[in-house]
Amino acid sequence: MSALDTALHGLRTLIADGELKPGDRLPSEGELCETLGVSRGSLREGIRMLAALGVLETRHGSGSYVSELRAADLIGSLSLTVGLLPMAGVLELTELRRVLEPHAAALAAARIDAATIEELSGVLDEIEASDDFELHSRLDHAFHMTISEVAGNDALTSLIDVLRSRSRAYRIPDAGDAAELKLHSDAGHRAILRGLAAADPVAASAAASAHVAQTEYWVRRYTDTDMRAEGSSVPSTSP
Amino acid sequence: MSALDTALHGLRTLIADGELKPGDRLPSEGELCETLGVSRGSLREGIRMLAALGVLETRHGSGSYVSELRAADLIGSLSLTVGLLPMAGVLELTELRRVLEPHAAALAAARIDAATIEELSGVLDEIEASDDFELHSRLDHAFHMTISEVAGNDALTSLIDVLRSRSRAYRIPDAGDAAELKLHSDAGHRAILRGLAAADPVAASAAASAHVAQTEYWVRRYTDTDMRAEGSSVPSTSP
DNA sequence: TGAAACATAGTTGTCATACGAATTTGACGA
DNA sequence: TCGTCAAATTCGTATGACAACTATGTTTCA
Repeated sequence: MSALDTALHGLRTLIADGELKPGDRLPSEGELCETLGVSRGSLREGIRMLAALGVLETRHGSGSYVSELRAADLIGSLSLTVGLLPMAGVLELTELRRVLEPHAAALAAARIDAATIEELSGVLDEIEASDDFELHSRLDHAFHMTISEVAGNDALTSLIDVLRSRSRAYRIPDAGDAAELKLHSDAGHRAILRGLAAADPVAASAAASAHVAQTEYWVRRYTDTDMRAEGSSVPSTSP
Repeated sequence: MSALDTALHGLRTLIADGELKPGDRLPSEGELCETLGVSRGSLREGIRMLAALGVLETRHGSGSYVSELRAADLIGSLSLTVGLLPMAGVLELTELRRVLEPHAAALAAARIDAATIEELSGVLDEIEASDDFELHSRLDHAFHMTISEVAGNDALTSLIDVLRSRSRAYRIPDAGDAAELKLHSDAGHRAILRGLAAADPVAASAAASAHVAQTEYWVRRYTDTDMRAEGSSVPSTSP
């Protein structure tokens, strides 16, 4: 077993066995090196791997800590990588959205309150009045994330966030297409909101499903076309 | 910007910009150090982070390579960490299963062929005849994974695999409870298979939904009880 | 007494060097 | 043509050193 595996397994075992609980501070790197019998470099590589997966957090000068180990955070660690997926992979993810977003909408319809409906309506007003792609994209994201949050499952919200972050990064190059997309998108948003306002899970779910299906249509349409990513940096889970 | 961030961002940019494509070999560590202006230690920590997330693969003596960047693989990287989630998180994940598994069952019902139905029926025969927990668990997993694979979305399969891997790791301590669980579980499996054999997506979906709901019931029932994980090692995605 | 400034010890961040382990490559010879 | 072996290349690991940052306790001043 390699030194890195030893370090990784040792750290993981400490947490799995409950010797280290969420929020706990790990022993110093020096101590861990002696305990696990590996060099500091190998130990640090192991720590970094668990940090990348959202299990550990390191603070310079202070120490490494076990994260809260929330499902949403672990899922959120994917946000670093989905931005690297080729288009073929994006289609697979869109199909997941096609299941998850309607589910979230249905749950939200059963839980949403009047104040949140007002807030969402205001967001849609802004979206419809906006011509700026950047602003539109941000508000669109806020709209869907709010619905997801109302649904009440943080892991679901985080997963939807990760999946959406990819489709969001593309801009429709053709102006006419973009206008058409926005027209349908605005109508789709209103349909979802109507379902939520009516506390009708089926209507909200159906509207959300249609909305994602529309996105999927555009993704497919431009899959074999020259599209440019909006940038290499993928928005993180926590805004 | 710290040296690690420099390395991480540099590597990520190389892939995001298309200078490195899936399957490509990275420049040697020495070259990358010079290119990015960081020490070898920092560079390796960055490489390890991306490796943990399923973006890079390193082969001793040969080099580091960009992975195939399949959505399923990136999702599969979560399997290392879901095993560390506390019970509260498992419930969140079970709710996700409650959406995803019925979806997979519905898709499978529309695509499955006679040979696969036969195969699944054989698996259920084995399950029903088995008293061994370990064997039962493995066959149960094979049953559900086969359905998911028939559904035809690798990302969906991988996600279901990750989510299931956690619930799978627990053993019902009370013998009576375990027998009751198995009874209902067997019936649930048959119901799913009937839906698949009838090429009836609605029936298959409903049966899968009920099946997960049953799992959720047992998870909740034992959430505040003394349960022991079957082991610290979580089964990986690729057997 | 209280609080601000400081000094100190402890911890992570980074770098440089060296050598072992595995793979790859090319030359050599049958 | 093929197998064998040696050299070169590359990753794996260990060690030492110092910088950067944090936390803590102490001193000093108002």
